[in-house]
Parts: sequence; structure tokens; C-alpha cells
Amino acid sequence: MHKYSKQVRHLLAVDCIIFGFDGELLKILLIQRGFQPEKGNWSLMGGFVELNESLNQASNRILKQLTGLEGVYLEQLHTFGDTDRDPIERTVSTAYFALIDIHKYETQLSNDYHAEWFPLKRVPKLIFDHQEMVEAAKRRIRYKAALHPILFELLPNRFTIPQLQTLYESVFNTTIDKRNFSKRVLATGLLIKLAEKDKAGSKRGAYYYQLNMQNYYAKFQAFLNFIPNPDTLLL
Amino acid sequence: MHKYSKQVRHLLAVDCIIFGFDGELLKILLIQRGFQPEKGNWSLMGGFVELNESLNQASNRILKQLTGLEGVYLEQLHTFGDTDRDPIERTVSTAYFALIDIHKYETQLSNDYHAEWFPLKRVPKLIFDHQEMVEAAKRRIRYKAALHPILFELLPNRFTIPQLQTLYESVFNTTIDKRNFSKRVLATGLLIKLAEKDKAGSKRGAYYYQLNMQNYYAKFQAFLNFIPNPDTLLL
DNA sequence: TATATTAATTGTCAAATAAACACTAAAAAA
DNA sequence: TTTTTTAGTGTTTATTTGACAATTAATATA
Repeated sequence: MHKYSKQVRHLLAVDCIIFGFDGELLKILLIQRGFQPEKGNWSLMGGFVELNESLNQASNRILKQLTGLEGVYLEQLHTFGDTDRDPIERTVSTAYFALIDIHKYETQLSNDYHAEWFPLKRVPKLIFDHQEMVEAAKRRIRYKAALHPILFELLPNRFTIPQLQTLYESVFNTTIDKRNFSKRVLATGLLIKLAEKDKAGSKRGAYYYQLNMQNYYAKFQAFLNFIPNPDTLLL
Repeated sequence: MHKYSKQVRHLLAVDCIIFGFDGELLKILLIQRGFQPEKGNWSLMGGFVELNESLNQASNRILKQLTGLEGVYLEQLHTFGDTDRDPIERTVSTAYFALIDIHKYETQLSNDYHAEWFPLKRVPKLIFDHQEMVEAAKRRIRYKAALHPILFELLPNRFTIPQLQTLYESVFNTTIDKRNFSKRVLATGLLIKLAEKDKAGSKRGAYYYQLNMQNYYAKFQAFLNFIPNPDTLLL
């Protein structure tokens, strides 16, 4: 059968907003762009979509290139299609955001791409419309995390409740009463208490927990509401 | 400066899921495709993205072509990028969903495109991956409407509370206690009661309301929660 | 060894919210 | 005048949320 021969073809890219949590702050991984235009300036990790590659494949490829990681949380965010967003040539870019365990990230790859983690509050000036993409990703991660347990994807397999609370407080830039927080979190049935304690964070040590994966998948879509008064979240 | 001359170019399309409410059922507008492949089969309204046209412009153009409407609620849903989704040639498509007042829709345009409204429960077999797009749009409209007052976009300027309730019940396929419903809806401060009544729907007649646009924009992002126990909504 | 320090862990009560529930009112039709 | 139909409204109970502080475990220090 005929091809759509009369139609215009476009450049298609994917860009990844990669989130990580270092125990204190929510951060994103940025690279220094290695080619013109804007060579040397801070940028999201991205790349062009190839001919026989789906968007999901492309985003996973880009993510692996920079982090060495596969099979992590990666979700399509939005497609940015303004005609002038890339000054060289019209390029449509689909942004994805990834949530990774920052400790699994392979540090040596940073060097290849001159990559660096930046706290969300200290993101440098970015190329093109990447600033806008980051803003959209921030809104989305907050929106989604207010309702669904995605933030666990940022933690290692075993984590403590104080760690989890610090994560929520960092993402929502708020403080939460620890009695109410642990009550809510434990009431979800998402956590399994382990026998061992984490001794690094305090003298007393805090018990490790891990996700009950069964319940996690079952309840992922339920509205969980860990955040007090989540009334004015922006989508 | 140089172009990205070594990169592959792709076909880019937009497809629109157009929702309307006839007072009883939530429906979508489908067309019979006018060209090969799949000529004559049911399809979403769509089209290729042109060279100097943003995605938003393209989706607005497509929407206007079929409905005659401009300035209506139109939101990017998701970009579908599997390599084999169009059997003729690899095409990436960004799906948008629109919420329109079904009465403002210009009926004569139906004829040009052999368009027809289908209740969501009776959507015919669709071409390509349009079925998947419709499913995603259904999930999204429910998810968003459970938290934000988007469903007003489906109603005329003036509407009654029973009409509004029917709409919610139709979208969520549930029944809601009318005392609780009207209490909640009125408590938002989103509605202005008018002096006139709608006499079409009942003997007694129901008062018309219209949106308080000030409050509507101000509270759009707040979680409103008209739906009892919205616990298992799927994103 | 005793004491001090630090962070983890846990429960109650009050307030706000949500859910269940049924009668009266208005208007047209019979 | 009566019947029919749908609109409109208030109270009570149950559930959920939010505010609040003392105790415990372990290490560090005196």
C-alpha cells in the first residue's frame, strides 16, 4: 500500500527528567550538553527518536545511557510541540520523568556526560524549553505523589519511616506530624516491618520496612492521601 | 547554524477524543474515515501535524474542522508512539481530548465527515490504536473530573443541578444522593443561581445556575471531591 | 558505670467531614 | 380537585482528620 508521501516529516526527540532523593533533598540529574547549539550548557538528558523505535523504547534507551538503569519507574509526562522550541530546527519532544534510587545510579556515567545532581530549588538555567519541562515534572510528581504511592520508587528496597517522611516533606516542601504520618503510612498495608534496624541515621536506630509488592500493585491507583490538606496542588 | 541533518524524520499526527453530553449519556464523536487505509471505518478525528504548526495549533485545527468550535476545553492526553500503530507508515500521534457543549456543535459538519455521536458504552470497533486512545481518555476524564470541575465544560452556559448530577452519574456510572450532591456542589461557591427555571425537564421546573467564572478559575486546581468514595479511580 | 543526648516510637481526644436518610413544595396533567 | 412527577431541602450518625506529648532505645559522654 502507498505511503503517506505528501506529508511533512518532523524531528522527534525524548527528554528525561530524572528524579533522585539523597536522603535530604529531591534532586534532578542534568547534563552539560556535548554538542552545538548550547554546547556546555545545562540540559535534560535527551535524544532523537530513531526510525524503528517506539517512544517508550527511546526514553528507556536515553535513561539507560545516562544512569545505567533499566526497569525503573518511567512515565510519559507531556509532549512539547511548539515550532520554535529548538532554534536549530523544529523538533517535537516528548518528556518523560523517571524516579530512580539515587544509590543505584552508576556514578561513572556522570563523567561521560558531565552530569550532576541538582536540588529542585537550585536548578540552573537550562537550554530550550527544558525549564518548562522541569516545572511540569515537578507539578506532576507532586500531584501524583499526593494521591498515589510513587515516591517509594525513589527509595532503596529497605527504608525507614523517618526516611520516608523526610522524602514526603522534601517533595511537598512542608512538615508533617510524625505520629499522623506513620499512622497513615502503616494503615495502608503497603509496608512490611523488618527485624533489622538502620543504625546510620540515629543512635536508637529505626526499623527497616519494605514494600508489600502485592498490596502495592493492588492499591497503586487508590487515593492514599499522605499529605495533610492537599487542597491546592497544581496539576 | 547547521540543521540536524543526520536525524530521521517522522510523521506526526494528532487525534481528538471529543466528548459531549446529551443530557443523559456521555458520548464521543467519531467519523468514518474518508481515505485508505481503513476507508469507511470508524475513527477518531485526526490529521497530520504541519511544518509550522504547534501540536496545540494542530489539535485546535482538527477540532474546529469537525465541530466548528474554537476556544473550547482541549487538553493533551498522551502521545502514542509504537512503531506499528499505523500499518502504512510509522506515525507518532498525540491524542487530545476535548469537552464541548454538544448543542453548540455544528451538525452539518457531521455530514462532511460522516460523523456520529456514540455513547461511551457503545463505541464501535475503531481503526489503529484509537480504541486504546478512547480508553485512556475515559480514564483521564474520570480521574480529572473526580478532582476538578471540568465537567461544566460539557454543559451549556445555564444548567440545572439535576442536569449536573445526571452528568456526574453518567460519567462515573454511579448514583449519588441528591441532597449530598447539591450540598457539595453549592458549597464550592462555583455556582450562581439564576431567577429563571428550566421547564423542559420537569413539571415543577428547576432553577438555572451558571458558573461563577472568578471562582471557577480560582478553584479549578483544588480537589473538589464531588464523588463519594473516589477510592479506586484509575489514572 | 552513670548520665546525657538524640532520634524513634506510640495513643487520645476534639473537630471536621462524609454518608445515610425522607419529607415537603411546585407545577402540570388528569 | 386530585394525581403525578420531579425539585428542593436538614438532621443525625459515622468516619476521618488533625492537633497534641510522653516514653523508649541506643549511643555518646562525663
